[in-house]
Formats: sequence, structure tokens, C-alpha cells
Amino acid sequence: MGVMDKVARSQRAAELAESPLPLDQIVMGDCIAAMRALPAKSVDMVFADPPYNLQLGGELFRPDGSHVDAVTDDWDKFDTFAAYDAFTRAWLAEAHRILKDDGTIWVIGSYHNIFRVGAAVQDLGYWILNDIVWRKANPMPNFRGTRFTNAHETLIWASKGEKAKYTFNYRSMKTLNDELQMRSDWEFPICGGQERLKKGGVKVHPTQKPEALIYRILLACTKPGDVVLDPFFGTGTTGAVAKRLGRRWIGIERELAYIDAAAERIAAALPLDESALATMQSPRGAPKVAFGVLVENNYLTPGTVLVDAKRRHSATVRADGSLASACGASGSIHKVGATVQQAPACNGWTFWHREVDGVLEPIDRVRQTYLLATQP
Amino acid sequence: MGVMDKVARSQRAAELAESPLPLDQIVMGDCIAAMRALPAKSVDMVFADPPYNLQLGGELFRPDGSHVDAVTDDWDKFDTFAAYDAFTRAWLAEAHRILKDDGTIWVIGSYHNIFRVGAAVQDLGYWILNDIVWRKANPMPNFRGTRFTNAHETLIWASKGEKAKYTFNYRSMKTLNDELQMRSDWEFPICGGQERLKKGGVKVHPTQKPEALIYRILLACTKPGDVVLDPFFGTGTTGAVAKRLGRRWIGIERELAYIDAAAERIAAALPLDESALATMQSPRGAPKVAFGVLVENNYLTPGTVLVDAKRRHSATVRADGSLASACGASGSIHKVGATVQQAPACNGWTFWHREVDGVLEPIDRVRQTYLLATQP
DNA sequence: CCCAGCTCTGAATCGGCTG
DNA sequence: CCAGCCGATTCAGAGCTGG
Repeated sequence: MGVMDKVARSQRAAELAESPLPLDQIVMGDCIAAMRALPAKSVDMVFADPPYNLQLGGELFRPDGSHVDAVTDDWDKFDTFAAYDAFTRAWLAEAHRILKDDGTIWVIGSYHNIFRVGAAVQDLGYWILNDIVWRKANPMPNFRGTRFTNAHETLIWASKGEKAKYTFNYRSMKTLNDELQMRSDWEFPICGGQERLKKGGVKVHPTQKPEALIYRILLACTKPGDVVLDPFFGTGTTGAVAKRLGRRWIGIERELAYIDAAAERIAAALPLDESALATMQSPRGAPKVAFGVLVENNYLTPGTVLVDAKRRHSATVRADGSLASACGASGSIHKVGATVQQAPACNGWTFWHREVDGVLEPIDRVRQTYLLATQP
Repeated sequence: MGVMDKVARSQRAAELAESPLPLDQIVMGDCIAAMRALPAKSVDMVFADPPYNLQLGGELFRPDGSHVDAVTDDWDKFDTFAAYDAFTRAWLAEAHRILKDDGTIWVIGSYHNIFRVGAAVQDLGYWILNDIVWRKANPMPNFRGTRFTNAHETLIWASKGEKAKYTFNYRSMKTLNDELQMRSDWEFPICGGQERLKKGGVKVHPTQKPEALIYRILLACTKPGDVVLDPFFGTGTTGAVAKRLGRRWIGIERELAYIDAAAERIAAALPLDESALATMQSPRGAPKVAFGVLVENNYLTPGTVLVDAKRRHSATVRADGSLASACGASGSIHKVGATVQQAPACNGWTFWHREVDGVLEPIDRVRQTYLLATQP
């Protein structure tokens, strides 16, 4: 870290200390009213998972006769498209005011609402940078055989305007994807297992999002110390991941039950720790596994020190799946392996080892473990 | 093919012969004006690949048909969006008028325009059935490294209204996908190689779509002989695939160069023969067999005891094709199955089994045997 | 202890025909 | 328009249980 960086960091710490922002806190109340109370140009990112306005009809049963537990909460009900649009434009306008000029917004939705959201985003002057598809590894089937299986959701990523600057950690994303550019289609399982918050065996929130999804977003489009605002906080996935990645967060939520669950969950979250190990699964179907995926899924913890078989070289795993060697080189496992050996190329999977109970094992072993756990 | 089918086909042929539709032809002209000349409720599908960007070369029309000059420099962004919206709503409204009540529309776009298109689709009363993601196997990389690789496009599939019927060949799609339900994310390569139309080494059209994409759409959502309208015909991918699949088509296109290329291409396309066109049928379309018919014809003897797969419930076949369960319930195979399970509904064909040489087989097997023996 | 098999569930705009 | 009946319809993952 250079001198300028240190100065910038210390200035930043001073700013945050005097900040009127409710950092790392959950604000209870209506999202629009609560956003009005926040100062202009004060946060680096808004992540929003607004109501989808599903407009579900009657009951739905599976072929085996069991009942599908649908989203029936009042917060998802709007009388008309016009009412939904008015609500959407109101909170998007507040978000635009609160964002710093170089901040970005992420919104997730399905075909029920995402087109209305996207049009509003454009009308309010935001500039869409990408739309991202979350491909669900295990979506709910279409039980009646009447349509295609609804197997994805859509995210919109936008800056404050056409000429606005923004953060995009291109190298981190490329490293995370095994030295290929990160594409606009991402595969993750839906949120379940240990990660899914339950109370008395019942899910706390009907639409809890997977941590791996937010992890990739924060890693791609924020820097450590950045402030992320989530106006539809729910059970606090954004807060938990932000804490894990060393980002600051602000949550807005109406329902006390969600707030309680979120507070408990975030308190238990440990920065860059293995706490979420069982929770995040991986891209399925791809025979290739990017090294970054192992990090993303907590098979390898950022900060782990890797060495070669003869302990002549060492390097540290970073949060984006890159390595930083003791001699200053950084990049993918292959590139750093080549650099420290002054070789033209290197297979990082077999070159780098981690120590387990005093014994060295190649990181390819971790990949095998991961594949065994995730491949059929 | 049954007698009724033959009658229906011949009626249909007669209708089409008298039809005022320009079947299997390319109409030269502006898409909105050309659509106005087509009769209401006359086509089974509209497939549309409208212009993606907002600079439409001065060919924008308001809903009233008046011309909009979109290239004027002093137009701000709102005006540009408004002009695109007006154009979009105008052609979508015409498409709604031209579609039969059980027809559907497909529109493809990218994040530049698809949100505006989707919102317009909803506002005009269409009912979105799915959004489909075309994952490009070989997308163009993001050369500047400033965003995620834009590796997909989005399609919207919608019926004419919430209660409208529509065609969806569920079994064909499931068969095409190795006996798993077809999902909402489809992977195809971009159009290239032999398929890509070129003239003097230069591609004829900048956004020619892969035939495989249209093939899947027509196979999923139309029947042989159905009429498909493409108001942005370009180089005629829709026409070539429709001809190949035994569907009728109408294309609208402004540019003579595209029309020439499309006409040549479609003339060279070879229709699949009828045996290749046969697709997986849904049991819904198969001839119905009442359970009582099996008893009447001695495929099942009155007094036979049926059980469920786990032998938890049992019932006796009566002479009139009704069942009498051990617990006193009686009625149709479906009703008794539902009653003994205390379920809202039940498919008796798969629920009830009979024992043959100590092995249980569903009574649907008996129905299959009967159908094989009695159908030509 | 392990494995095979069974159960449960997830942001879902999820019939058609007859009387 | 509504009630009632007919009968078609599911994938992957996690967790539990019994052998």
C-alpha cells in the first residue's frame, strides 16, 4: 500500500467517524421515508431487492398433491401497474439522490417487475451498465407443464448517469473466473440448507437471496470500506456479506421479525471466515472450476498462505481468488506460480500447496473435494 | 391422424386459400403501416426483433402514426426514450390486433431496449408467460475491461391477455431437453459460419439471429400450418425456419437489400418431410380411454384388487368401472385415490396398481396395452 | 458408520370441458 | 358465469431414517 493510499484511508476514516450515516445499523421503517433522512451523495452502492408484484392467483399443488408455499405477504401486493410504478420511481429517485456521483445501483427482479424497474431506472437518468442473469441451479419446476421452467432472475447494474464514473474490479472478476472475463450470466443455487434462516422449522423470509450472489456483486463493484445501502433489507444478506468482505452497510426494513433475524445473523457473521462454509454452493455443470470459485464458496479462506512443495516460495490467497506472493507479484495462481519461478508458465493447481496438520497438499486436492461435494 | 383432424386440416386449407393474408411473402414497407393492412385476429404468432438502440435513423412513429424525427440533435434523453416508447407501443398495439385470441408474441432485445419493450407489453394488456435468456456460447468480449461481458439477450413470450389460451408443446420441449423440463435459459452460439449471410465477404445484416433460436420457438409455440408474422424481417431467419418446419410466414421489411437476401435464402430452404415434423404429443391430445372401457373389454376383471405403490391403500374394481375402497369410499379411480389420501386431487391412472406375478404395475400400463391393441 | 431411499421444499403471474 | 368432474403434472438439493 502506497503513502497516498494510507492518506486516503485515514481521511476516509475521519469522514466516516463524523458521518451522519447510521453505519452498520438497521433502520426500522418505510424505505422511502427512511431514505429521505439520509444525506445526499453519501453511499457507494445501493443493492435493492424490491417486492416483485407477483400477482399470484389460486392455490398450486405439486403432482404428488402437496401444496406449494407461495409468496402471500402483503408487502408484495400492489393494486395496479401504476401503483407499482409510482412506488418504484419514488424509491429509485431517493436512491439516486443518496448515491455518490461515482456510486452504482443493483436491483434484482423477475419478469413480473423487472421491465418496469428497468424502464424507471432509465427514465430517472441512471445509465445501465449491464443486466445480469442469475441462473438458478435448482429452480422450482413448472408443475402443470404449461410454460418453460422459470429458472432465472435478472439483475440490473447502473451508474448515476451516462458519463458517471464507477468502480469495477475487472481483474478481480477475471481472476475469479479462471482468467476469463466474467460474463453476464451467473449460476448459483437458490438459498437453502444451513444458510436459509428458519425459526421453528419455518423459513423466516420467503425470498432470502444466496450470499454467493451478493458476494460477487460487492467484490466486483465496491472497495473495502465502501458503504452499501439496502433499502429492502429483509433478513440482512447484504449486511452479512458486507461485514464478511470488510464493507460498511446500512439496512432499511419495516418488519420487526426480519430485523431481529437479520441482527442476530450479522452479529454471528465473521469477517472473512469460514462461517458460511456449508451455505454456498457452486456453479454446476461446468467441468472446469475457477480457483476463485473455491474462495467464493469458502473452500479456501482469503488470507491462507500457500507454498510450493519445497517451501521455497509462498503467497497469500486474496478475496477475489488472486494470489499475492511474498516478493510482490500478484495475479492468478498460474501467473504468480510462473513469476516466482521465473518460468514461462506454471500449473498453479499442482504447484501451490496448503498446509493441513503440518502436511502439504496441492490445492488441486481442494478442487477435487469441491468437485466431489458439488458434482453428481 | 383421426378423421376430425383431416376435416380440420381441409377446412384450414380452404380458409388459407381464401385468406387475404400475404402468406409466405415479404411485404416491403414500414412495419406499422404494413401491419395496419393486415386483418384482425389472423396470425398465430408474432416474432419480433425490433431495433435495439434508440437512434432509429429518423423512422419513428407516434401511436397516431405521425412521424417523429429522432435524430434531431437537441432532443434530450427523455425525448429519445419517449420516441422509442411511442414507436414500440405503436407496433405492439398493431400486433395485438392482428394476433388470433390464442396467439402469442415473442420479442427479443438487450438491456438497451428490453425493459421498455417489456413494460409496454404489460401496459398493452399482453400477459407475460416467460422471459427467456439466450446465453451466447461465444459472445463478443468486453474489449475495454470496463463491464461484464455482455453474453446474453432476453426474449419475452406473452399471450394476448391473462385468461387467453395459447399453444405450448410441453412434451416436445421436454423431449428436446433429454426428458427434463425445458428451462428459461437457452444456450446457442451466435450466428456465424455457413449460416451467416454475406455478400462480397461482408455480412448482409448486423444482427442476424441464429436459426436454432427461432427453431426452438416455433417448435415450442406453434403447430404445423400456423402463420407466423415477423414485422422486422431482416434477412428472413423467421421465414427460413418457418418453411423448414412446415409453418406459414409473413415478413415485413423496409430495406431492399435485406429483402433480396431473404428471398434468395428462403427459396433455398428445404421443408422437412412430414414424418420429421411429427413431434411428441401430450397425453392431452391422445385419445381418451375411460377406465370403464378397460373393464368392459376384459382388460381388467371386476373384483380385481388395486393398491397404491406402497400398498398403503387398496380398492376393488366394480363391474361399472368404479372403485370401492377398503375404508368405504367409492367412485372413479381419481376420486377414490384422492379420498384415501385425503388429497385435493389424484391421477388414478398412476396412483393405482395391480399385481402381476408379484410385481406392481400402474393401471396406466393396462391403458397403454389397450391403446396399442385398438389404435391403427 | 455408511448408504440407500424417502421426504420435503423453493419469488409461480401453472386447465379443460360439460352442464 | 359457476360448479363439478376428469385427469395431467416435478427438479435438485438438503435432511432424515432405517437397515
